[in-house]
Amino acid sequence: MSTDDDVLALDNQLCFALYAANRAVTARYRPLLAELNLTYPQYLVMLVLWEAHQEGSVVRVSDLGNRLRLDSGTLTPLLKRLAERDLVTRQRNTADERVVAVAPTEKGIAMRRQAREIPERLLCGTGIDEERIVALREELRAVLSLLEARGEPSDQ
Amino acid sequence: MSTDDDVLALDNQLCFALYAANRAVTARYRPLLAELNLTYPQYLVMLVLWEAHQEGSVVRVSDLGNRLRLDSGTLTPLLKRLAERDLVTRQRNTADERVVAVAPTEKGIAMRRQAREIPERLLCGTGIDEERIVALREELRAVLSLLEARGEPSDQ
DNA sequence: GTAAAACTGATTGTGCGCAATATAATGGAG
DNA sequence: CTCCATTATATTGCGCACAATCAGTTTTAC
Repeated sequence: MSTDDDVLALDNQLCFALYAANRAVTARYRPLLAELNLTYPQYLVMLVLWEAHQEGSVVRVSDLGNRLRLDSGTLTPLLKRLAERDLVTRQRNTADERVVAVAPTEKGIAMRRQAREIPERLLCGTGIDEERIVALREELRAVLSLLEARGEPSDQ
Repeated sequence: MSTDDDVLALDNQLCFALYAANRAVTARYRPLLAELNLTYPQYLVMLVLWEAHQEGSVVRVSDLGNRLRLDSGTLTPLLKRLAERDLVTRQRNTADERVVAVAPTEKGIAMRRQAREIPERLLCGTGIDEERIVALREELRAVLSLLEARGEPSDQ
């Protein structure tokens, strides 16, 4: 019918392409992460903790939130589940008791070795080459920073 | 330390770039969709229903699932919420009682006019031009189809 | 014609995301 | 020192996603 309404066609939406691709990638991670008994967001948290552990830096809950763009409503229960499984420790700062430092345990650090093979296994057999991944990743990072730069979507 | 472990650096993960960009876009939709009192997945369902309504075709729950890559565990409660608000109808097929047809109501159809301005308003002021969006969208669609082509991630 | 298999949705349970609110501690301004 | 705004995390509630299971229906095999 009215062709100007194609702006609402599902296949013309960047948002849906992002939404579907994101869930497809997450679905591909799922069986690999199941071997470690981790969910995908838990895996992302562990990536940050492993990185900080190598650098000897301390990670607070708010650091995880800033890095992963998640708030305490998501992180607190997630971290509690990881702590129950003895993968991380949550320790309240004695100097400033508002702060909770999160660190991987020995068991959590050991898991890193198993995780190292995941990125390679993930896309093998998909026919997506390294160069293409890097280009897409950088474009997504650029778009993300543009989206985050402006405070209000409607101001202007 | 060991540089080969950069494969686990958060900033080197395509998956995280996708994850973060997807949530940033969804967050930008949220205030616009709030004007229609829709969540983002509800909006995607309405897009499919509007499209089918224009073509005069019938949409079953499984059609929505195939198009949006969602299963009934997600769709059934979502559709019930839309039905409670009189935006869609859910009608079980009398010939084959396994099938449930979903269609927008008059109120649901009327909502489309308000929705039409959303895509334009969304990215205005972000400095992301049309050409770039189309290119990114097509690349995501290509990667999605590659990811969905292969059944098993691990069968080499 | 009956039994087995496949299909379509619904239900249940777990774990995110995220808004809104609460709690508690800190760091000033006076 | 006291009040108060700010900061950091926790709690609650709702709506997805998705796995697992179940209940009818229809189709297929024999």
